[in-house]
Amino acid sequence: MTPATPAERSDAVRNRERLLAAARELISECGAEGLTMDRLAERAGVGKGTVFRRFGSRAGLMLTLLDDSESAFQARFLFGPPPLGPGAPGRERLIAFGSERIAYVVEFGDLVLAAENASRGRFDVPAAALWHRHIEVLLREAGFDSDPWLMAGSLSATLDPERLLHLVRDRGVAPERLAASWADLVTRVVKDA
Amino acid sequence: MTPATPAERSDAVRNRERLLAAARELISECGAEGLTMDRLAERAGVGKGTVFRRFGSRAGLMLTLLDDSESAFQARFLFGPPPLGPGAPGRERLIAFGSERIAYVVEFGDLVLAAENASRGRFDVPAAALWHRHIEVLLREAGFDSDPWLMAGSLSATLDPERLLHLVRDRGVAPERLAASWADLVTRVVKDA
DNA sequence: ATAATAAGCGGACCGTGGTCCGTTTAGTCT
DNA sequence: AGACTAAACGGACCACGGTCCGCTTATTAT
Repeated sequence: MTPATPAERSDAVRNRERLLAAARELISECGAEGLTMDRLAERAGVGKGTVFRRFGSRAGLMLTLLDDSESAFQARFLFGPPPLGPGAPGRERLIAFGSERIAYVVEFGDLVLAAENASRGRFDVPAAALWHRHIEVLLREAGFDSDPWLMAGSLSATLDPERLLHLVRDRGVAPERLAASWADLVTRVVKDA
Repeated sequence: MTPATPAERSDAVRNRERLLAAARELISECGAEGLTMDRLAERAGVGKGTVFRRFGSRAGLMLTLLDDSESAFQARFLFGPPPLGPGAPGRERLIAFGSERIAYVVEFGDLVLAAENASRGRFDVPAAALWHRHIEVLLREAGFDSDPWLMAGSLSATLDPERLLHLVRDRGVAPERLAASWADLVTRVVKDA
């Protein structure tokens, strides 16, 4: 039987691991801004073309680096315990989603930022589509009926990493305050109907 | 008497005008994406250094290009007739502000987009600070009392040009629908208190 | 073992925004 | 008019993300 994905060549696997290791090294040494594709290639002992073949772009690399934590986050709000996961009312889950997302963005700051500049639009990143859909579903569940899709987009925009990090880092706003404002916003949006 | 700004040299003035003219030409020929700093310099018959001396960056140039329409917009919501200008209740003015801003972004699409990438943060652009403050004031006027500053920021985020243009251009969402959703959002946020 | 083949590889190359610094020149002072 | 000076100029230069294409190599079939 031939697998749908025709099996990855062993050198490719090896190089991918080298690259990811080198990337994490570089980031812990110089921060995410300090990671350039040339340096990464050099550090990993690999040609530059290989880097792009693996990850497509710098943003793609960052996405890969975030993949584990992103999956964990998704698992928590899709299947985890309430109030983030299923079991709590929509409104509570929305509020919890916001604070968790804020915490996530603050924790992985530069990485998230660097992952944002996906070549054609940051809205087509699968993860973003998932959050959007999640918010939309919760809005409906909370009884929000007028254009929930667009409203979900507006609420998402509110959680834009660049904005959140600007507030936290350059303006000294505490994450808890952001979470409180998000909760306030959600409460008002969802209030009676 | 010596003016505070020690008077601009005549060649500088001449070059600025050449550059702006060339920029508008280039944009009308190739669109905003087609305007590169090298091409602009060449077209204007000027060194590249001069371009950067004048405008600081590509974003700065775009900002300059938008300056007239931006000022006009500001004048309208600061001093113009209601419901956009003073005279109408806060809630109405907020709603009007949103639709006008949406229309503005749709009209000047690429230019606005290109102006967004100001070197350090798009939040320090003076114009952005003004909109933010304007929204904050209107929120307060409409009786919104819990952290109006942060809420103003959240509402602003909702009007992010990249998002708006993505919806309109790539998703075929009508500007009127965006305006309606904004009105809905504002109404709920401001509702009783 | 050998040959065939497609995946993988590397690094020269490109266009871009942005910087630097030696040279030119407009405006002023005598 | 001539000299002086600070502003303005120009374009070589840099770092970066991304592309391209001829060469290498792991894998599979014989």
